[in-house]
Amino acid sequence: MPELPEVEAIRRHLASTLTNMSIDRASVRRRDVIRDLGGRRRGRLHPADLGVGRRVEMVDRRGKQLIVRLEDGIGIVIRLGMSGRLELHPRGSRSTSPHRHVVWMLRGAGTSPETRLDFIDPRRFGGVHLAQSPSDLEERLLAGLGPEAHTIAPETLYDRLRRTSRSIKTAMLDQSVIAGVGNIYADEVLFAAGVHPNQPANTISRPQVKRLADALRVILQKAIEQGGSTIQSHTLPDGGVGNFASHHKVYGRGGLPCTRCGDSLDRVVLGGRSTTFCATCQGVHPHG
DNA sequence: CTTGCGTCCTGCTCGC
DNA sequence: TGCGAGCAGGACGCAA
Repeated sequence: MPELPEVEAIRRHLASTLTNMSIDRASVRRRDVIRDLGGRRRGRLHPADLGVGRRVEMVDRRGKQLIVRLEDGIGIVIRLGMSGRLELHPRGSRSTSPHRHVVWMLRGAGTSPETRLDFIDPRRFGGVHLAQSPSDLEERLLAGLGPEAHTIAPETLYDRLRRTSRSIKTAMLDQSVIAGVGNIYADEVLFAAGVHPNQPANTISRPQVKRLADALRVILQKAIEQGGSTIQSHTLPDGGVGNFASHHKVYGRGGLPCTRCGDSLDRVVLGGRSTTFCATCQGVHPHG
């Protein structure tokens, strides 16, 4: 569910709290959210797999994935899927969610109180992946991801879009092309760049690519600063909500007037995903 | 190899 | 008020 800005906002919260804390213990309430690095649901589980006994060195993000880096090159990768979220609570506080699948207890140096990290995911499209070594992490999980969407250079984006004849929207949602864009920001970026979502990626012109790369940088960065877009279940680990949804120009606005020209926004299904755009401002395949 | 479609899940909203 | 249909921020597996 969350896209790059939401995951980045979550990462910042987790990093400020969890860095240098040690994992005292962990428990798994639903085994099927634990995945191997290929994404398959995992059978057996050893406590060390969840980082028990190790210190958190940093919390990273790659695309939509969170990476809790522990001592000895071990990493826990968390994908939130459509409905996943992470919550931080003081030890002992009650949780009301029936979908709390993984729980970690962490403690800082000395006698500091324990903090609890909950992984909650009603639909269970998300999951917790376990990497036993840096090579596991890089070669099998993070490989195959394209460049970060908010910092990609126009020339790099151009080269990558040349490789596929799929629609530009489908290509932007493909994490191996660029990493971090989901359905909200794909529509927002295409609108800002004035590009029709159905235009084949390999026909996107250099001026269009420049506008797309600019829009990716500006929109994603702004959304990060606003704490992401809260549509339904996106919340930050402290319970706060993101404020970027009020800036959406097209997502969720099908049938409403375009903020730029006033014409009614179109809503279609493209690649199985709801797609909203302005046929006037994002005219058909303008190639430039 | 690439591409498009079905599937995995629960919860919420809307119309009857 | 209840009930079913439709929809949801993602990404994998599979068949053509």
